[in-house]
Amino acid sequence: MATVGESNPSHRQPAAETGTSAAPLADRNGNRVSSRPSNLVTGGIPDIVIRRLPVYVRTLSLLADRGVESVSSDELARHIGVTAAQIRRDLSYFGKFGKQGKGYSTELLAGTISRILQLDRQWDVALAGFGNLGRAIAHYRGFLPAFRVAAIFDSSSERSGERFNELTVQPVERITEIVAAEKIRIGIIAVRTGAAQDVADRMIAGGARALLNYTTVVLRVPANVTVREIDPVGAMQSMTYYLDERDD
Amino acid sequence: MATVGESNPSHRQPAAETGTSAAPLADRNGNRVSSRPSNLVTGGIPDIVIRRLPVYVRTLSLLADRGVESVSSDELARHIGVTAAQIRRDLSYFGKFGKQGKGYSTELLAGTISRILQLDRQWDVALAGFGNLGRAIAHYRGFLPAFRVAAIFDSSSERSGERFNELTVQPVERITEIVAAEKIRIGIIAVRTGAAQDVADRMIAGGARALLNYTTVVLRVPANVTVREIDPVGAMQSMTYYLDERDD
DNA sequence: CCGAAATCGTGCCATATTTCACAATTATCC
DNA sequence: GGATAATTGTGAAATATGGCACGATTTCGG
Repeated sequence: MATVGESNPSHRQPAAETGTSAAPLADRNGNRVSSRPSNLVTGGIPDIVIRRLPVYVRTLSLLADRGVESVSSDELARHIGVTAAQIRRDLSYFGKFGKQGKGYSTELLAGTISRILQLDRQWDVALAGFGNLGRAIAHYRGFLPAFRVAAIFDSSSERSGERFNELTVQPVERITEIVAAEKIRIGIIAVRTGAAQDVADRMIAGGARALLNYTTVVLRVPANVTVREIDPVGAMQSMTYYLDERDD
Repeated sequence: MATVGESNPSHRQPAAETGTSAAPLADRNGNRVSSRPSNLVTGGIPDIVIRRLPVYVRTLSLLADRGVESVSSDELARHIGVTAAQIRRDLSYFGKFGKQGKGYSTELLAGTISRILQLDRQWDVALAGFGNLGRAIAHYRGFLPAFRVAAIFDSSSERSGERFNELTVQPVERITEIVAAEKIRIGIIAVRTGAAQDVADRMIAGGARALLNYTTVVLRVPANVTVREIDPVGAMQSMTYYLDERDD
């Protein structure tokens, strides 16, 4: 569980190396922390826009499943809880998908954004940590079908060796090797805080470039690695600020 | 598990009713969505600053426990992964806590921010949903000691009646009643998406003013209720955008 | 007790993000 | 078929957020 923050969506841009800026400082930053020029430097699309896309896909798919064929930015905005202008602006970063006087085709747009996010394929994921949280994540169906746990690691010698579906829990020492061998690009970190950085380093060494961090550790990662934080406790702790004695 | 978003940190201001603005529109927005003028309208402190405070507390407490008595904004910044200027600015919203030439007292500042966040007391929390996720949350120790699950609800008749510690899982129909009776201000929503809005409404009717939402539903809540989203799937889905064919 | 070094708090500027508002285009209805 | 209504995409303006840079203080080492 947790709040999400981000980190390093600074890179991207397989080609088009916009600026000549070497971005020497940017070590690991992270949204939960700073907020490096994810767009200017990158010349790319603001990360905040990217983070909204999954919600668009979800909502559009839902509407499509309900049989709604097209939707205006205004109606979509009401569903999602944002302004119509924001939706139009966000989409405009990627092209023109709407039809004046009509709106957007739910199915078409959902598919297009899915492709933009590269959700039109399945991603293998490495899960580190097979305690309560790790197990819960492994069993969780919500990541499917785009994400599939392809390898599980745990430092405890009792747990490594344990089976989960067709997988055997492996010792953390094998992370780099296995992540590399299976060409895994995504890691989920659900270990105790003390082991988080080590596990992250091993995953990155093996080729992982996206990490979902369930720990409260501020991970230090190179600029080409994206990190998102899941921090329910922090989310909770920040909400109490707004609670006053009695109601209003 | 999930990414965190926010919603409605627009209110606040027990006293000091800054503007006369009635903020008539602001219905439920939410950061995952829009980002209403959480500071101007409220005259208060930017929500983004509030969301960073838990990280400050965590880090300062850690340092204090290690025996570090004082820390400069620069050093703290390195630990957290933000700029020193941001830390100084964030803190300046609440007062002057540093000592020139020296820095901040770790223990003192940790305590001060804790009090600002109202973490110097225990909050009762209502948990809705006692499936896999709900159970994991109930067992999770990370929320302690500031938060304590004081009531658990589930719509399934098999599950309601079940015991957890000294609690009995109650049917969702009793949410409003029990939340009100126990003066619970915080709710955790871990039910299936179809039941989320109903559960939220019941909690709010009972007096809850802060909701941690583990579902992907965009909750509609009045302006005096804060919502934070936990959305690991969305976080994951947005990271794949940055993954390119081969490495860089 | 003094000068150099450290460090805060903050005015002011730079960037980023959101929103307005409107021309352009398409749909709809009679 | 033409007038009216709906709706997009986007320039420009408004807000919000972040960070530089420096005066003011305080510490520190003789």
